[in-house]
Amino acid sequence: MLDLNELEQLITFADMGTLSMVAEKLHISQPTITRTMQHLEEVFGVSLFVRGKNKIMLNDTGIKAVEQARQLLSATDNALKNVRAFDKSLHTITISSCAPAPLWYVLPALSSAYPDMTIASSIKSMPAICEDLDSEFCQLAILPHNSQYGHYTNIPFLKENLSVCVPASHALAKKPSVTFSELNGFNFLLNSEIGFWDEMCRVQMPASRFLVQTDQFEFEELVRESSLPCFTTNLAKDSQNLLADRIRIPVTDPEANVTYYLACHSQSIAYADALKRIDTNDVIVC
Amino acid sequence: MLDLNELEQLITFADMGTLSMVAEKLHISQPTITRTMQHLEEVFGVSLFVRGKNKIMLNDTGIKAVEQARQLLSATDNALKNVRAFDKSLHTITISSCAPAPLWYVLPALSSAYPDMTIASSIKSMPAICEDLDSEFCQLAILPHNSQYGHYTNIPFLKENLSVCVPASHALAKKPSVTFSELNGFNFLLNSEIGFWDEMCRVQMPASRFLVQTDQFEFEELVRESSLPCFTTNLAKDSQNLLADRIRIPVTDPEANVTYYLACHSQSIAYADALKRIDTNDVIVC
DNA sequence: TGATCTTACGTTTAGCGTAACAATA
DNA sequence: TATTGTTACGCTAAACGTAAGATCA
Repeated sequence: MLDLNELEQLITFADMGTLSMVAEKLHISQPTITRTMQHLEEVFGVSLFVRGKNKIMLNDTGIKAVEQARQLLSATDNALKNVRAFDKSLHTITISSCAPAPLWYVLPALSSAYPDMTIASSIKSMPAICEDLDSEFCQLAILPHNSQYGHYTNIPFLKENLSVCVPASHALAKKPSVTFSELNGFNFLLNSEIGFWDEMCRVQMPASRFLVQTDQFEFEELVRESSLPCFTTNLAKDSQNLLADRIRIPVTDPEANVTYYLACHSQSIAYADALKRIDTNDVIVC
Repeated sequence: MLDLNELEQLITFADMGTLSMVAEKLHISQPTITRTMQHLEEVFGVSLFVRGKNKIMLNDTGIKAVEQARQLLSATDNALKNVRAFDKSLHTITISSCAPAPLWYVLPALSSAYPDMTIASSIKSMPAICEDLDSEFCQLAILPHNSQYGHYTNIPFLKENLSVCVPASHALAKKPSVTFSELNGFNFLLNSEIGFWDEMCRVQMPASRFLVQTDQFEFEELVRESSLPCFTTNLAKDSQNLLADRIRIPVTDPEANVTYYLACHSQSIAYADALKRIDTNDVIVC
């Protein structure tokens, strides 16, 4: 029967060109490679090489065999990945989200509903989330809109409304509400890891500069010590009462007021159902 | 690395249900199967079975693994076949024909043009010939019409015209030509192995019966000793002068006067070109 | 009690590496 | 002479089968 290790040696020979280099690359002795190539010819039942007294190269059939071997090895690789992914999907719920806020509600709800399951989440770009859904890498996806994409079940479950926070002395402080076009040109303090909001800010306010802070402490220090505007939302928690001294001005553009949708495959609807029961009164408006 | 023998044991277990039966079926000892299943779990890195003290069965992941294993084994099987077929195609020319007559001219021409090649031919039904072209089982196909099917090169190269042969005393003997509808209802002697002509006779003359003779000697004896009509064509050889005493009446229907086309893949055009040079004067009109 | 799966143990064999050889550039 | 591929030889490790043990119907 065909041996995948032998096929790998064959492929390596096609890539390297000499048996010695195969031996070196795969950390096995060179005579072993000779024997493997002879054995492969036995197994295929056809000759794969043209041999000189001290040289060997693939013939046309050999080239065909290498092509088939490559396909085969990649197929076995996929088979392994598929089985592992399937197994993982049985004991872990994987969530890909476009923003952090929904996860603050989703993760606790899921771990109390499924205490035996591992919950894995990550914040990704929209295309990456769609790939995750397609490949079934994730069972749940959180998108800032109803995904017309694919045949996934879509459930609206949270709204997030953006406000800008400025010191009382700021030029904008007296406005009851603002739009992105009014904000465009001001420079802002921004947290990192805010998902799709980051790109949205850059698109909606192309004339602005954004001072992205990776460290949370440094971000908070800058909010306290500078008069640079920053953002918050109805879902954000302000445990430090950081924004107590600032004025919150709602941003009225539709893009700034998003409804998050939960997307999932039909076989994962149970997870999404568990999330419908989230008590939206838990949402801390700050 | 994954071992295809182990995967085969896994599949056999899925089919049989107990390790003992796997051992029996594959002619290996039962403890070996136990070890293989344990090893497969190691390789996949996930558990594939639910085990009782003296029973074992696939879990959900195991079922998934079996599904992947089946795909993989069939893929390796295909890979082997592909390589062997490719190798064969390098030293043999395989021809699938809808009728025997074209082969009488094609086979000698090819073996003189390609003396180092093995020439293999067979007479098949039209759908089988199309499959042979698609799977590249054959390099050349002979069809009784221009194949609009696929992107194959088509070359017309021989015409075959059907005549009916009757004794001088036969009711039809005085007609200069006939049509299938005039022949319909008479019973005929027929050779076996005449390809698509067999089906055509049955379709065009549904009221007739056909006495198909497998043995050539018996066929000839019946032609001599009976007054049953039989068929011949411009391509048929009558070395015994069997039909000397009979009247040949051309069948005028277009279906009875076919042009054979050679179909081949682009990479096999050289073979078809060699056949263009067939001297059509060799065609013995009898 | 017979069937099933697992573990333990001893043997075999098949695969590997070292070494020697042949041929080329 | 250095590099490459093949063959020969001896050893080791891995895989197998037998036997024994445990559990269930």
